[in-house]
Amino acid sequence: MDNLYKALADKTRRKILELLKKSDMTVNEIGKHFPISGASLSHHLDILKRARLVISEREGQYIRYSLNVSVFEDIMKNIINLLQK
Amino acid sequence: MDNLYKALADKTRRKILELLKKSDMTVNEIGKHFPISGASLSHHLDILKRARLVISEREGQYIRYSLNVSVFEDIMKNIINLLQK
DNA sequence: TAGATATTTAGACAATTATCTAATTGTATA
DNA sequence: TATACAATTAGATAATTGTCTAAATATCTA
Repeated sequence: MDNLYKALADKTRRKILELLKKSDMTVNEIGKHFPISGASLSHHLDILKRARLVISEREGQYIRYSLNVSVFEDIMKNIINLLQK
Repeated sequence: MDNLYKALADKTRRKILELLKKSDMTVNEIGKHFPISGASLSHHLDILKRARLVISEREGQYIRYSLNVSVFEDIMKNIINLLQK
């Protein structure tokens, strides 16, 4: 859970998730929406991947990222759990 | 939203929320559960307060903290929103 | 196979965050 | 009012995190 909350704690990463919910994207396509280097972007994607919030799949020369919807369920459960006695 | 996610990104703070869900507590009572100084604890409580995750109320010599349940609803909505197209 | 493009990895640096001790503020009570 | 206890604030330091450039790896195509 720690990885998950840490991954969500950054604005850029949340914006990446927002983009990916609309459609899967390659790193390059994602990068067009941010004023950061490819290396930094790659680093953010790595954090999202470790948190299992996204899935990556190579497609020839490109790597395509998509949301891993199932993990969002885990977050929701955890937040609900923060409230239940 | 940024404050909120940042507040949740720390293990100690999530544990504080876990404690408060069971019952309201004074700073001293909360502190008994953590191996950190009162000053650090106060800092964490401040972050939780700014994120509106907790509410503080002075009771004479003590300050009593409690969960602000309504904000959890906001988080849930935001997470659901990360999924909706 | 060589050159081009896509992405990641390595290593350095700057910004942010968590922690500490010491000092301060607020309240209770002897 | 003086002392004790509760909590916060100030200022310093160490750890973590986000960013960069340069180098490495993977794939495609001429």
